[in-house]
Amino acid sequence: MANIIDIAKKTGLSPSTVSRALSKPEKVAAGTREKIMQAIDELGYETNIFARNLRQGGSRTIGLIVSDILNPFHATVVKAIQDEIYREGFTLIVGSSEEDAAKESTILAQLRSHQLQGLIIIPTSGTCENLTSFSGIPVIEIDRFSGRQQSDIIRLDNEEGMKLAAAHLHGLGHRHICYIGGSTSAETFRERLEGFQKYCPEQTTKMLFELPGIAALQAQAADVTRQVCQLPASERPTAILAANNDIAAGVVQGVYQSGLALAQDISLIAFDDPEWASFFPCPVTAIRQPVYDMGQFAARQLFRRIRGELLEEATTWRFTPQLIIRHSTASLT
Amino acid sequence: MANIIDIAKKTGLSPSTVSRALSKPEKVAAGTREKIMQAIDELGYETNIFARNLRQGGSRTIGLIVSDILNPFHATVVKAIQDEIYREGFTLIVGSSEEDAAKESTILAQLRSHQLQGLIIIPTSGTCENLTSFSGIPVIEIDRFSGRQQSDIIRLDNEEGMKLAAAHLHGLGHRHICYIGGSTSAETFRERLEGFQKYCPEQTTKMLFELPGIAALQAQAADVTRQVCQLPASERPTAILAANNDIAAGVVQGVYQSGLALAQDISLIAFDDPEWASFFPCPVTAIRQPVYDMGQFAARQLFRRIRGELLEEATTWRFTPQLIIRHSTASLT
DNA sequence: CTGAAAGCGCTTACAG
DNA sequence: CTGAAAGCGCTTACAG
Repeated sequence: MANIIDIAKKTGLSPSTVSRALSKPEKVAAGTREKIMQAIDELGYETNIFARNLRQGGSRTIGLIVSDILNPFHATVVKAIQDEIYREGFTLIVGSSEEDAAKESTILAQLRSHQLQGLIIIPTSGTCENLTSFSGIPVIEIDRFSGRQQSDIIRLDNEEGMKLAAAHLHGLGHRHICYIGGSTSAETFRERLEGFQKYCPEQTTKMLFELPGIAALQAQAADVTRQVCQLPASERPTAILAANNDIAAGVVQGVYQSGLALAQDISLIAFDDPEWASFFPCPVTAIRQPVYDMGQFAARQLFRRIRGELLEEATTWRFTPQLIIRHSTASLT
Repeated sequence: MANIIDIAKKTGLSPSTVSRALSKPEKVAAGTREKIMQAIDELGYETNIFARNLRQGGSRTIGLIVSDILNPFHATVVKAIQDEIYREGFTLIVGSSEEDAAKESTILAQLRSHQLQGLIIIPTSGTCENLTSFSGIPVIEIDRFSGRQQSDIIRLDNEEGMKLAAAHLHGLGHRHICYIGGSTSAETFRERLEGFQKYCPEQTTKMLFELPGIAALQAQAADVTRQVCQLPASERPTAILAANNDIAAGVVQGVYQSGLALAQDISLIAFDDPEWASFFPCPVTAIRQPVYDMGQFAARQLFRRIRGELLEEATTWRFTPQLIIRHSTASLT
């Protein structure tokens, strides 16, 4: 590929001038600029980013690590951040840790050699030490947090979500509610469970399931749901609160396998708003996270940090969820 | 961050030796090597990849452009390719074109400055000219093709998929089948429609819908399905063949909105096997693509090309789909 | 087995 | 407005 010296030769100018024509066009005579641009077109020149980055000492590169790219939440975050980063002319390098701290660590090591100017991560459990070597650059953590002190953290207001859900169910007359969540070793599930405990009105009978782990929850949720559905109607909860989209999928599966019908026999609210919730035969009432906004905010916040516009200490930013009422929550009155 | 000269100073060795200890350890005395490794640990040194790439003239970087990262097909491709590429110690830069040729072109321009050694792309329509400047490096196209001559192409055997679907429906006694697909300006939809035409047995009454466009198909499919469902039972097709996952979602929605039941009133086969197909109240019979395998093969094929192991001309590779029989296809006999 | 030197392609003070 | 020169951090023949 043509380089800046080829362009210089072709135009009879110096490499300095060619470089300037590209980076500070106003400092170059109009005629000169045109001649250069034409040569660039003809020879198909494109700046060698390695040389530029080496010389300038800045990589204009951001790292992004999600823990499961197949999860729509994560894919949406990738998309949002990508949109912002291309706008800024930065390069984004994406990795997926598959909820595996060792894999995360490997990816992080590779990223380090790219002289990242910033990092955005949905950390997997116990990631803090993986991040210690990133002390020099701003780090933003989404949805979960590693325990690293200097990170900005962007999360849902999980308690608020549970407040919305509990109030909705209570308003419909539900007084016997089943909560199914993942392991509270994950902060997100801990907060959701706490929110449920806190906002579920006192006169309500609660049934709680904490599934082990944070992955492969769907099958487990289906099992648990089948148990719940087998209870005689008088002892059975009238509503289920599924603490994330995988669990919601399992609940739906379990309910139908038990021969019951959503809404009619048992109500359901899903935390997260998976795609299928809207076109399900019985569309599912959901607590929706503003995922795209969260990703976008993460990227913008990161750029503010990189530019040094923000001198405050790292903080946690909470985003507000929204209750989407559909047909899976029936009134008992 | 520490560089190779810092390590050299600290150990009293030359930069050459430090570099060699890293890249060709066997050429350096064991003791020297240890001393160097220790210094690297202490100072937290990490190779500057820009300097290395600049010097070596190769970027060890692959570009990947999908057209919609939120589509599970695309997300799976990203994951598969990522897995392969990390294994090879390469860097992957991912972009999403959002089915927009202009955006694709912008991303491609950015990628060019990274001196890519290879490119994998799910091209959006009419992309060929966007790719002309990538004449020097191997390009692999997945699922669709741009028209570029020198690309390897990896696709599903769509006709075979339709053959499986048609045979399954025919075997169950269906003789009145509705096909709903996207615009045949997209090769994939063209092939699926052709496959349907070709393998649908002669005694069958066919009803064909070609929706405009290749995006936002769900709502359109729901509309069309409602029309179909409103037909009197005697004139109504007994089965619907949905040509991709978005269309399948719309069909499901349309069927339920019409008050009909899947299987019982009307059968459904979905091309692609979306996550929800398996836990739907009436789990959906599907034609599944080996998506992960296709992505993995793309990456491996690309590496073969990069290494020059493959001298044959670029070809099209067809992957075989699989029929997953669930409950949405009922027997009429 | 180790070191001195050149060079990858670019940018950037500095001089004119 | 333009050019000559130095240097970013690394690797790699070449010499010893």
